[in-house]
Amino acid sequence: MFPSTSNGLMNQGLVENPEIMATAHMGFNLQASHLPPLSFSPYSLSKTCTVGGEDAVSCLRGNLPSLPPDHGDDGSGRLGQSSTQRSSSDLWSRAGDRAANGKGSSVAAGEHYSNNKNRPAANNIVIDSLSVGAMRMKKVKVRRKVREPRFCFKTMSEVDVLDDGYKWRKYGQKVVKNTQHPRSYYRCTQENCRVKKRIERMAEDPRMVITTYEGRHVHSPSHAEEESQPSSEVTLFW
DNA sequence: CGGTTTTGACCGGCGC
DNA sequence: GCGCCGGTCAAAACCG
Repeated sequence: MFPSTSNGLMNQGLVENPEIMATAHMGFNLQASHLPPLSFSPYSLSKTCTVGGEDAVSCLRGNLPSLPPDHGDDGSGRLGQSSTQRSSSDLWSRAGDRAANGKGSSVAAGEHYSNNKNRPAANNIVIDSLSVGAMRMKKVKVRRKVREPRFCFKTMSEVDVLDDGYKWRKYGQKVVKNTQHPRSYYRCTQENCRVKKRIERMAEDPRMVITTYEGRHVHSPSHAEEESQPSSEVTLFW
């Protein structure tokens, strides 16, 4: 039941490396509606993008220059935690901004995310570096739990859960400060695979879905064969 | 009946 | 030290 899509390309910590993030302030837009293969199937990509100088497409295809496999962000803060380091454009800062007021912790009721059954209707994927940039490590002395590589992108879509070929199980939902839309937390159902993803809608533009993947799959997409693209396609799962 | 979703509680990091 | 907040847990509800 989880159609999710995009062949997991993103997951693999494409942009996770803090260094890269720091320098490659990308915020690129993928546009290539004619790019069949990239298993971003339902979407059309638009424009090219660069990640640290690399063509986005190639990046998506796995040509990203050596990204240290598991670089987690050692010692660094978690996404959106350090206000001092976040740039104003930082996605996470927007989403998780600590402005004040209320404890926003509980989950809002009524919102039904998770409908994996529907396929995204659409369009425009925007890989956002900002968010990534936000993940820069803080210079903290205390070494914290190692984080898995993360990669996030925005998608203009009516549905929240994109079909990336993997099966996901929702394990939490939470309303983050200053946002009207709750953030949903998913984990890959595959045993031994610890990949997680978060899905939320942009506060400024509810039509945009922000998906953040964390970790790398240790298996191939569950239904890659059936749903996925035409041959030549790169079955990306890194 | 097994797997998934919902949702309140809990945990731990961080800023003040 | 305390409170805030994001992330996770887990029991109950739900669904096919």
